[in-house]
Amino acid sequence: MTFEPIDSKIDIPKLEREIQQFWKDTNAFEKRRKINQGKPKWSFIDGPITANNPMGVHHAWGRTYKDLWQRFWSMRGKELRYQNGFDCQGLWVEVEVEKELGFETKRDIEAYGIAEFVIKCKQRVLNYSARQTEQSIRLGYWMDWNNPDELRKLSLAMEKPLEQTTYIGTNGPITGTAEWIVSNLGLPVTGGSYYTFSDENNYMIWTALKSCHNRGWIYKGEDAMPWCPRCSTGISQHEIVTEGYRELTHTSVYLKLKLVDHEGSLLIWTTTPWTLTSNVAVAVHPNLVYVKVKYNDEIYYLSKGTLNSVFPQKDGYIILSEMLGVELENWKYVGPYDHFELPMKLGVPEAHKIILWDAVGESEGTGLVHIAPGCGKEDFELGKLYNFPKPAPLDEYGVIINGFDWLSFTHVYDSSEKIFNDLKNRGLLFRTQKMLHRYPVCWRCGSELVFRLVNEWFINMGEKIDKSFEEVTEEEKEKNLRYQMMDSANQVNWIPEFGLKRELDWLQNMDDWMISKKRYWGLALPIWECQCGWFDLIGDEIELKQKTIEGWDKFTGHSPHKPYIDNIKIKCPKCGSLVSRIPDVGNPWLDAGIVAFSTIEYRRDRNYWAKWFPADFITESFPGQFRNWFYAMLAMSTILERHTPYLTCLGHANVLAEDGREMHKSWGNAIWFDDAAETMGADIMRWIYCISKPENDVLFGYSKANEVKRMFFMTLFNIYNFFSLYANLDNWNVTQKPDKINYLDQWVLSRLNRLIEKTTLFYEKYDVYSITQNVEQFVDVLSKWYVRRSRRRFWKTEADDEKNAAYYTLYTCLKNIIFLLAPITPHISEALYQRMIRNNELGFPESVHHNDWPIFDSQIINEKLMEEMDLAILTSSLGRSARSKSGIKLRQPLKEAIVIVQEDKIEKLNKIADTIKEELNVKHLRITKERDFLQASVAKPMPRSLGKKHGKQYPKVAEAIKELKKAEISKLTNGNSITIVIDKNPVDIYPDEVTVESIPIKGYSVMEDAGVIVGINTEIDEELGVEGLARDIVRRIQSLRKEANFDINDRIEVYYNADSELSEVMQEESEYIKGETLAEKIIETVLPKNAKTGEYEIQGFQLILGLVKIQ
RNA sequence: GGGCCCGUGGCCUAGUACGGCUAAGGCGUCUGACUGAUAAUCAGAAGAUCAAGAGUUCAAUUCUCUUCGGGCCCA
Repeated sequence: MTFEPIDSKIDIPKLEREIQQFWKDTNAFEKRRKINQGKPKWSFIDGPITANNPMGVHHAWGRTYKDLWQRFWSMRGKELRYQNGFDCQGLWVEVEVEKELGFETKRDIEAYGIAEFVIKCKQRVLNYSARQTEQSIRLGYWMDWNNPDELRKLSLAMEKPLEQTTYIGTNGPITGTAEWIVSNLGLPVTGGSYYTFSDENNYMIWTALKSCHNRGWIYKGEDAMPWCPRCSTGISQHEIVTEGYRELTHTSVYLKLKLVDHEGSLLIWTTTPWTLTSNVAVAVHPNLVYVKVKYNDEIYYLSKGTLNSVFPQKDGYIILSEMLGVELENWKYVGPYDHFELPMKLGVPEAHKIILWDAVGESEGTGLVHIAPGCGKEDFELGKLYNFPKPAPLDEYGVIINGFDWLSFTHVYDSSEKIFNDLKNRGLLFRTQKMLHRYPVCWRCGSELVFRLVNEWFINMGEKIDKSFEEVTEEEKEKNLRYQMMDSANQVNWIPEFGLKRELDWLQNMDDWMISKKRYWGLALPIWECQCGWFDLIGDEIELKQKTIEGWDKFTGHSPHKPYIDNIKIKCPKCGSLVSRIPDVGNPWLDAGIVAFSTIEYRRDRNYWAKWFPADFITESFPGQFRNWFYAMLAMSTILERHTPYLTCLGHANVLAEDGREMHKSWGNAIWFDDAAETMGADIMRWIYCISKPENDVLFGYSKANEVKRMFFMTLFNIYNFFSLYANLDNWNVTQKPDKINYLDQWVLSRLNRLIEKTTLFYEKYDVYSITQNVEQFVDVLSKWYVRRSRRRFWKTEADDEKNAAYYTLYTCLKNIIFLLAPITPHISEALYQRMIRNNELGFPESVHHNDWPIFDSQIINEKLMEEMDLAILTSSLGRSARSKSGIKLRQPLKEAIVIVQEDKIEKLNKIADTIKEELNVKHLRITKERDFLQASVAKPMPRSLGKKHGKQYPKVAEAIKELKKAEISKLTNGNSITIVIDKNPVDIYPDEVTVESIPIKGYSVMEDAGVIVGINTEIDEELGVEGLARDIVRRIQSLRKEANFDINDRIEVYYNADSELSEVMQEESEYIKGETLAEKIIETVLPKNAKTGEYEIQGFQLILGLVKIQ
């Protein structure tokens, strides 16, 4: 039996690759699954990762969490599903495929063919899911992974989607058309990751939407929406808010609108000149002050507060009069483009007037706000209120439509200059001004968004009721999804806690959920809309087939995606016409939101579903997810079951570079996942994430990795290597159980069991930060106290029970640390497990991950013992400080240390006196409560008790206590109360109301902390001097042994020449020196030729040494 | 404009739910020690008016308010 050491220059990535090979060779994952089959479940549902690019280091954070809790619960004996998810549909994939194919607009896609384009999207998803699978495996993430090569083969097979092919899934081979296999990935039959493009996922969404429709929650709405002219699609509220803004410079324009019944012009301002084509009204704030000014012989109206920004030169104008906004109401004016055909047709010129609006401000513009109901959200709302016409000038590509004269067929991006010139020519231009502002852009392609009047489909979220959540009645909730979702949100254990507030805040405020998108690759919204206005939703493939009256032959054999699904026609029950599906696809968050149903057989096997629903745990990066995945999951589940789909939701923050900035390729601070894994190692990466609090951003990088490696892992490896070095030397094995263990062993085992207890609890509470904190602390104290204090026991030549106890104890500690770490650092734990446990102890399974979770033994936890040892550690540390302060090195033995403590600690210290003596290298230890040995005493008040008791008098009481004399202090330290006089009133002071501190006396070096005082007698007499020299000599011999590369148990002969003082020491202390250095003889003579020699100076004396190994 | 989170030595973080003695740890810097775990270990020092101001209190890093700064979310 051997305990194979770990190379101190360890290459962690290499070690991890070896471990992964080992897992693969031994089917370690499959075996773990099998062990837990049929046991109680622990349900995890994976938030799908977008399979559109390689994964980054930021994904590794969440995936570390996902893996570690699955591993933990698995070791706790729970059955798990281990299903990863890929998010497949939506604009993000389309945009990348468009880039691949060099497309500019939607027209290119139409020309290329939608069927072919959709295949390209599926292929891209398959390829990147293969790539991400490989990367996840490299992270050590145990899931029911598809074979990446099979996924790539399937992607290739999609070149001919209707040909038969065979795919090897995780449950064995499947044969069918490529299209069919792809549509059924992730089902129980095929196994492996779920794909949101699967038929099951799509039809499940149909079912959920149908359920909404049955309650009347689906409607078509007209609204002015942010629109991307490049992608030719609306951008929903969910998408625009964070990612969607950029600082951009635009030319804004001030222009004049001639008044009809009054002299002069209104001065208005806009940053989007194209909207002037559709101006209908001008809004003013009723309570703002407006002015009529004369400037360059013209009359203008604007608000008083904007004068300085409109006239930056601050003069040249004369204020003729002032008025409130409300006085301007209903004034008529002439619009800038009333002569264009379309506005004229819609009756825009007749509609122009000034309206009142509370939202008008003066921070920019003129205080007169140009309103175009077809070109802005608030404008649209106002338009509805006043029943204005709503000209909408843009088509889906952002081109100005027919009916706008010379502006027609101009792209919105090219329209500004033309409009400025025209306004100038017609004398309407006041001036233009460049300005920098936050402007919404498309979160996918970066194009500037415009507002378009469009028809989109929505889920009605329910009225925002004007009362607190608690006051909303059950009847009100019944027809209100918003409040039902709040109920669901309240069922969740949110970590961090503020997650609930965030989610409720979003639910409180969000508008109806826009679910349609005018694109190609995505969920086919199951809405069939007749020209007569009737529409219906189809709930699944069975209903689809039932209602189809035309086009089934062209659809069958294909997934329910565009273009094939669009062949299906149904009959309108109202007018009898043939009805087509709306051309729109669905919002991708529907896809991810349904997985708590689609992936666990809601439609096929309700018992299976009930077993795994709701998920015990989900975790994702929280920025964005309160309005995205967390939200979409809650929405779908509330619609279908009126219950939360997850019980605990752990959110984590962002990964930043070490410089505290976001990682950006162009800033040179980005780290790619593959590089990180192969440079620092996956386990180091995982540890970095696990020592961070989830709610804080992580600063991720290589110097952090080095710190983590050195501070934690090297310490752990060093402890193990220390153990293996001696255990191998002694041929120690685990069957050699000691009859009894000593005080130090008992202490460390008590600490160990406390660690197991706490760690288990923190795992159960999903608090990984506290887990790593506690483990790090334990490893530290194990190294710095237990191993250091026990070293001599391992060095002993003869094997005895004392030594056995040390091996046994250290082995037990290491073994349990390995188990506790296994979920977090699966590779390193496995490496240690194989070297230490699997090789040497019978009855342990093949992999560390096949073990049960360790159970702590409360019998072994000994509070008193731990307190005693804490005291010893503290006392030793103070003693070393005191020595260090006096400048006497630790190697020099000293006569005495005095420890002063309160009476109750004396007994504890007596038990550990030997330890402290050794630590401090002193001959005697005096433990006492009498301060006079070291110090003069001073009493100090304890504010916690005295403050409450005496209130305002406290400062005076405190002052009096500080003045107390020795006799009174010793009364107190002996446990008696005293009486002092404050303002002529007697006040009783009790012993527990003061602490007594002290000032050192001469001849001692003193340190004090937490009620313990340690003093070191700094006097060195001759005898001590000799001992000190002897220890110096021993140290020189030891280092020379090392230089000579002698084995630690080689016996030697020592030859030397030295000054007489040292020579004396050599003789006097020869027994001690021999014992320490394994020397048989010590001889003062000429050094033999074969000796390893060294020259030293010790305290000013010369010493020449020569060592010879005895063969 | 509203909501949420945050501001602690040069840098990164803990502590703050329940106010109380000298504000804890790591990195970095400097000094010293140790030497049979050694490209390891230990000890010590310097370095923080706990963002600023006000309030409550005998007492505020901690509670309240205001301001400033950063982040997130929503208008």
